[in-house]
Amino acid sequence: MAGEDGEVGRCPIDHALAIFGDRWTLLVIRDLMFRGKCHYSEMIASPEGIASNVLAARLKKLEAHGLISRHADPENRKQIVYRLTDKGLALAPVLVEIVRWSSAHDPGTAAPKAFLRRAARDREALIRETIAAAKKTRR
Amino acid sequence: MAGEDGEVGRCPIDHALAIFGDRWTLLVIRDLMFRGKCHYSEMIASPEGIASNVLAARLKKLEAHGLISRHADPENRKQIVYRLTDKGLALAPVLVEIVRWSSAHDPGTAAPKAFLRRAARDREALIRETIAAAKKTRR
DNA sequence: GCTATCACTTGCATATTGCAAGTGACTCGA
DNA sequence: TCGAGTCACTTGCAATATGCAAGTGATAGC
Repeated sequence: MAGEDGEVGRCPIDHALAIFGDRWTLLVIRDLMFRGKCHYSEMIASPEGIASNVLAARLKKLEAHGLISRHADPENRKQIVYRLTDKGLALAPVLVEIVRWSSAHDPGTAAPKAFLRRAARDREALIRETIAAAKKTRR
Repeated sequence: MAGEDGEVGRCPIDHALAIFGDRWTLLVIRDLMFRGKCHYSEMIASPEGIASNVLAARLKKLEAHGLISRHADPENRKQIVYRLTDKGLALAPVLVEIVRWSSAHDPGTAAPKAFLRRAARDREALIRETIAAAKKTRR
């Protein structure tokens, strides 16, 4: 695989792209971070329509890289709960900046105005709250 | 193509990923933003080793989406200069956050310490300077 | 002209995705 | 306890994208 792990002193952007540089991974993280989704069935129902095998592969890869963890759902034994780890939650600033970029440069992309205002005025607090909210969803 | 333009009110993250959600696009933008590269031959020489057809395709796509522009090099007529547009330069915060994330969570990724210190202390200024520096490279 | 450089394009093998249809473990109500 | 349903996947296969090597056409300098 091109640019996979191995060498040291590697470009941080290249490294990051080896983990989430594809069409779907950040959407999975978005579902976990902003939409309170934590089950496979919830993520597969997202409007973008990720294929089931691709979702399974991405969850596996994210777990392997330590961005998410798998747990049995205490309320329903047959369900599996996916959670963002601290490493995964630390992507919040990246996602926030992506949202800001799309919203600023492409009409037709819909981010809540309150979110954008908050991002402009006190980004740090917004990020802290986003992470706190995502942690709450952890069951 | 899955999730390509069309509908309105679309998720900003999905929209962004339709533009740069792949293994190579952000590396091209990195070369233009941080490394002062503006020629095809410079980008193809980057250590990650993008394939020539893929680079050509990405440059075409980025131009179509308005993130970069093409110009004849005034100093050397046979060369073409690629520049980030304002929309492309506006991705600076995204790239900076990606660098911070990789550096914080994966030893072995090498970002200059001065850069990271700057990013932590006054991010806004760092971003302004990054953009200013990238504009300077415009010939 | 002749050769070199530059920005691509082309052809083809391989890898990744998308789609539809399973599969096995578990749960719930009768 | 039995059958039906749900859930988290897996499998097979066609379509698409990528990687690699080689080629092409337009300058540029000699």
